[in-house]
Amino acid sequence: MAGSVNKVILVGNLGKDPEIRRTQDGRPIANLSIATSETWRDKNSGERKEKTEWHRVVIFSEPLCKIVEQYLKKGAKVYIEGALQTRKYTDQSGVEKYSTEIVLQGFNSTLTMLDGRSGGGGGGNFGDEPGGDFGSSGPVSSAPRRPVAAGGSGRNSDMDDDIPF
Amino acid sequence: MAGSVNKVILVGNLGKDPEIRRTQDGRPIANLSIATSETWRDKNSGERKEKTEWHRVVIFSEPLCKIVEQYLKKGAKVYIEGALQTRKYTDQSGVEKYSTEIVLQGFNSTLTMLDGRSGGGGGGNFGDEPGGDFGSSGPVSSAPRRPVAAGGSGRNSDMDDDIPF
Amino acid sequence: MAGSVNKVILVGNLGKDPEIRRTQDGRPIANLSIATSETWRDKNSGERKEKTEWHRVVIFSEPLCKIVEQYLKKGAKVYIEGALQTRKYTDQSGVEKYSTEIVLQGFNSTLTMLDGRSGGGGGGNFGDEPGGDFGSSGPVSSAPRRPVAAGGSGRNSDMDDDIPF
Amino acid sequence: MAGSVNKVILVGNLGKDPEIRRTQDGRPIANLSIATSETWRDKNSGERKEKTEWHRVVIFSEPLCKIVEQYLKKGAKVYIEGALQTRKYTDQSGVEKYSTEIVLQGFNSTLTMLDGRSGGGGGGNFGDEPGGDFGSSGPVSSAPRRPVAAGGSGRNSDMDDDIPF
DNA sequence: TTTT
DNA sequence: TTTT
Repeated sequence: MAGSVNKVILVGNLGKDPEIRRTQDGRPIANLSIATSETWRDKNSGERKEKTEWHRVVIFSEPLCKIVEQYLKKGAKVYIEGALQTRKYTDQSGVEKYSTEIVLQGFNSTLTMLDGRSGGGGGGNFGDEPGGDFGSSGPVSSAPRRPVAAGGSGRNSDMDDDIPF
Repeated sequence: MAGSVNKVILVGNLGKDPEIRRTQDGRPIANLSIATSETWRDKNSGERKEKTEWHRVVIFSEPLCKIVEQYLKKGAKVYIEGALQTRKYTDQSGVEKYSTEIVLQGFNSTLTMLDGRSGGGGGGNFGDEPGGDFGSSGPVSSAPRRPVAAGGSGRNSDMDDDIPF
Repeated sequence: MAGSVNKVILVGNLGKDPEIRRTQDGRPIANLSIATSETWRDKNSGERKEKTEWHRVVIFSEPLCKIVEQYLKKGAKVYIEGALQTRKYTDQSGVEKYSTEIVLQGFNSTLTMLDGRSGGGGGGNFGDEPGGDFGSSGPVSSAPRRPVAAGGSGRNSDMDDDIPF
Repeated sequence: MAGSVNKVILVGNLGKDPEIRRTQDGRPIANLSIATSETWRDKNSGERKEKTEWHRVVIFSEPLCKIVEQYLKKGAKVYIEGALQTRKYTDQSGVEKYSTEIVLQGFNSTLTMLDGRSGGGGGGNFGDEPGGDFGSSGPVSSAPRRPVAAGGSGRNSDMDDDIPF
């Protein structure tokens, strides 16, 4: 179908340390369990309520897996952008089940640390993307997006000046 | 948790007509089945591939349900903004299963038709939100967002002029 | 136009303390200056580069203004969801200029603190929205989105169980 | 800054045909003028109101420029994902001005056609991304995101079955 | 299993 | 003007 979008944006905390596995040909896959929660005040009782939602995140991007491995721990707060994917599987007792996951793979996937705990995901030489077999992926924040060198409209452009407001 | 975000954005097509039920106290709940798909060219074979993902959408917003009822049919293209929610249930054979749904309820939920088929979902008197028990919800597009009457900065403001580029 | 979306999502830091003004009829308007930045490694020189973008944010939502007033300070990290708006104004020397701002107003606007600094924006009795003249607005995180009481599909639903993965 | 996000999502219509220029070294740059609009009913007068917002979009991605060139015309409806950027320039009369644009460049930029007019933006050999000097970019929809071949968790996986709800 |  |  031309014209479809499948995007999930989460800001939440890791409920436990990341799990990192490798495929047979050596590519990393990271699994995160991320909590988001919402709080509200009950209209009738006036009580404060909270509801936590747990999200299964699967990362098929080599540079993002590196960041996960190096920087993320239980409790870390992250911004994540990925896509929904529902997988069918058969459990131990032979029952067919479905699991919906947020997949970070290729373009338009991002993982950004929101804790001060690390140096910014640095190190990864994104933009060079060493020919890994995974689609390249939005690195921590947006490293490989080169800044616009020339203005978008052919008019004079003094990029380095800051905007005064 | 302060500081969490749980957001899903989909652009896709209804795989079938919406299903609308009512709670015992008369509130509507709409279920949509939305397809998104991605296409890519296989690196090795060069073949064109396509993969479709199906999303279960549940709408707990009265005005959005009205729009669904009035305007949406199988095949319709929509923009949807909601939140992920995983529900546990026991199927007919007594097996516990989970279902992950995109919930449209309250703030920061939106449904916008992207077909030319309707007049814009109008009609709903959003902004008045007749005290329904559901959280009010982002209407078709953004009806109740009143335009900014005065500029954000106290400077002269000629809002009605259009911007010429 | 039926079917349009105008959405901005920022995660960044306040460059200075918020500015809060009031309209003649007493409604608050908050202005934030938010920095986002991206870093990348220059392909040729190998140098680390950084580019900061400054965003002008205008908040026309009474509950969000309260949160801004109570909790946000220079340096605070926030998640913001709003809409783009370009305003025309005439500067001191009579020159017509345009200013593009991210407006938080009404539905589908959110401000969430991402620092541990505060108690979560709590306190605000969102969902009751005391008849203010501003469109109600997504509170800190998503307070007023009441959790789904009944499952979306009429099957058994045990909402309070947690999902084990 | 580690941990920042700068994202704009628009669904709107081209106000005029795209303008495509080339840099001195031959790389394409496309400019789009996109309208979004919101409608609401005036609380007092009950009148239907509409406000249109115009967005300047600049595309620095070679494959996206190709799609723009081949498929987009005045009136086309598109989904766009990019980043905000404010540029300073000096106009003809020597006055310094600022222009805020939505830049599509590199990762986490997308352009998806929402009209039925084309076959899906296909053609572009995304995923191979012929070493152009621009950051690669999210193609029409999400072409280069290879589907997940193996499940995210090592359990049985029957990817090709569709999910029946 | 997180976080406030 | 922030942050790393």
